[in-house]
Amino acid sequence: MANIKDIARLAGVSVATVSRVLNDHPYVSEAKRAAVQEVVHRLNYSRNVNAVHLITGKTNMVGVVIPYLNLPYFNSIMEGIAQEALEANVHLLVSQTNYAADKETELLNMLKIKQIDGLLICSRSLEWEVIEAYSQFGPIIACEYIESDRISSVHIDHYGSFRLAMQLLLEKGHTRIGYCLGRGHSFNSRNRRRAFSDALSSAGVPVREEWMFYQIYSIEDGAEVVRGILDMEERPTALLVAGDQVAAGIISEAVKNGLRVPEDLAIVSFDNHPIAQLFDITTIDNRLVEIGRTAFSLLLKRLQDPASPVEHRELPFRLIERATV
Amino acid sequence: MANIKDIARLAGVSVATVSRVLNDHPYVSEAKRAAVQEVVHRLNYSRNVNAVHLITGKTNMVGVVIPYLNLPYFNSIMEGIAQEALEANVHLLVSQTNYAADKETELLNMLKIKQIDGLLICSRSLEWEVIEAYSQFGPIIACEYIESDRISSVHIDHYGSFRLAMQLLLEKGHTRIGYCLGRGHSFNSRNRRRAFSDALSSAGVPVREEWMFYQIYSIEDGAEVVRGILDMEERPTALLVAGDQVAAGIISEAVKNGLRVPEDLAIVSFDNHPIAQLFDITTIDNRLVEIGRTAFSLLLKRLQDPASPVEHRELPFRLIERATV
DNA sequence: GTAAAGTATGAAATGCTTTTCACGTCAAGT
DNA sequence: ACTTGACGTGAAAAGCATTTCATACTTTAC
Repeated sequence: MANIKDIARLAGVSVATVSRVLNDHPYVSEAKRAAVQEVVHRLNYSRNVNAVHLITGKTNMVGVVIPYLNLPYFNSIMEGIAQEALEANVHLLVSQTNYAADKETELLNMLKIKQIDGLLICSRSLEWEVIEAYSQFGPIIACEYIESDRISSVHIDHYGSFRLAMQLLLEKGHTRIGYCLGRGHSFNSRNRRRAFSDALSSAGVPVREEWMFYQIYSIEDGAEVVRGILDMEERPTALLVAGDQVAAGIISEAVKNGLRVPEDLAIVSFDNHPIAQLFDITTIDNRLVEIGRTAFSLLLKRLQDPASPVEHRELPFRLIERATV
Repeated sequence: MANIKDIARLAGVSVATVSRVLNDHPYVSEAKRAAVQEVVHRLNYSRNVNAVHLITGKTNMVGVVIPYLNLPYFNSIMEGIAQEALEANVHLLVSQTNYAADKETELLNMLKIKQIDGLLICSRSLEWEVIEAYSQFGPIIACEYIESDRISSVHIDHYGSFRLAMQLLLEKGHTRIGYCLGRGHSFNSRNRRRAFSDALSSAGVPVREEWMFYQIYSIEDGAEVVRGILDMEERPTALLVAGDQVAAGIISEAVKNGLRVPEDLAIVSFDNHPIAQLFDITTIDNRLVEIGRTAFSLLLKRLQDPASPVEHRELPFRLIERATV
């Protein structure tokens, strides 16, 4: 494969001039520019990007830390990121981590060694303090709430959205309320849990641990929850469900077992995924695609102007009332 | 940031020796190995991968050409790819193309200039002849049927699976059958269309163009199809639907409009996505995750041994009979 | 008419690691 | 005792494009 030196020789100019032509620098005469372009075209020359990366220390690639590509929650965020990346012509190095800390560390390290220019973290298991230490090597954007003067973030107020959902259920007279979450110990989960118990205690209702389900991700997990509930002496009359897909699984299994929704079991879920419309689920739209888009644009801004300030954006959520409450 | 030269100086050895230690080459004395490792550790040194890429011409990254990350069909394939990549410790440069040819060309070019070591193509709009020309630069794997001695492929027999679905419907006495596809002109679509008309003509039934729907991707598109059918004088009694999600949209809208499934409208769909179980949809399992996994492993094999032969694997599909036929 | 600013160009340094080649030592084999 | 082969090590080349610096020629400005 030809290199820039070959081009220079054939076009009768120096490598510096070839580089200028390649990078659209001014200060190249029309004659030489044309000569270089002719040779480039004739030899079907392509720049060796690896060399460019080496010398510039930039790769035009950003890393994406994402636990699961196939969960609707993350898939929606990823969709937003991909849309913006396509637009901005930035490549995405996607790492499905399954929440493995070493995979996260690996991407962080790629930032350090400048294999990627920036990092988007959809969710993580490493502590923020650990991650923050890497922000000296390039911009990092989080898709969850974080107090940091070094990492930008986009988030929705999970506490507020859970409170809103609770308010809706309490207003309808429900007091026997449970919930289904994914991870029990993430920052978001703790917030949601807090919103849940705050709402209950302000209504003077005690929290019932047996109605709180964790590690609930899939349709099948949702069905499992219903089977669990059916076996209980005292059943909850309403459920907050993190994720429309899980909610769909719950509703489907509930109906199969003769429970009426919402009369016997009311459901509020989150994300407003297309499936929620299909099942006519009352849900809180978490604007996930928008979160992805915003995260990417925040990253792009910091990439283009490293001096630009760290930002924390909160996106508004909204309640979509349908038929499950 | 320290470089290999610094390490060499501090450890009192040559850069070559440092490189050997870093790459686990034999022929380094224990004393020097230890000295180098001590300095590496003390300086928290990391290799500059961009330099490694430049000199080795390898990047340990493979490109993934994928039209839409958020369609279940592609999402499932991607899931399989991501699983294997995680395992093999290979990075994925994912490009959501929206079927834009220039995005595909871009990845192909990245292969040429060795920014990626190989390429996985989930679906494409470029002609295979064009793509084939790039196979000289690195292994390319296709997730669809292709006759080529340069590009490996994994596929399921879409003709066969469509025939099987048709057979099922014909056996049940249906003759007024329509279908819903995504793209109308892709290779897979043409095959499916051929299976469809072959099946009809062998049953002596004419093809009805007005029952053939294209560009049907989403739940909402499915609902649209149903509204179209409701307006028809003569309605189909059965539908083949490429994609469980679309089928779910169809069923949901059909039921809303008083059509009974399967009595008034029978449905066979494809992919066996979790949503199919939820809606009790009769579907043909296309083993998409498996396709992704196989595609990746085929790529890995060719990466590790460039001399290994081009392979074409066909994965078996299977019918999952549920309640919509 | 002369200083200052703008335009144009190439040589050489830079970024960093891997690999080849050449050379030296030591142990095993004959 | 002498050849082989294995082991260890470092100098230097290779991989390729960008950028700085120095230089020289043109314009513009006053």
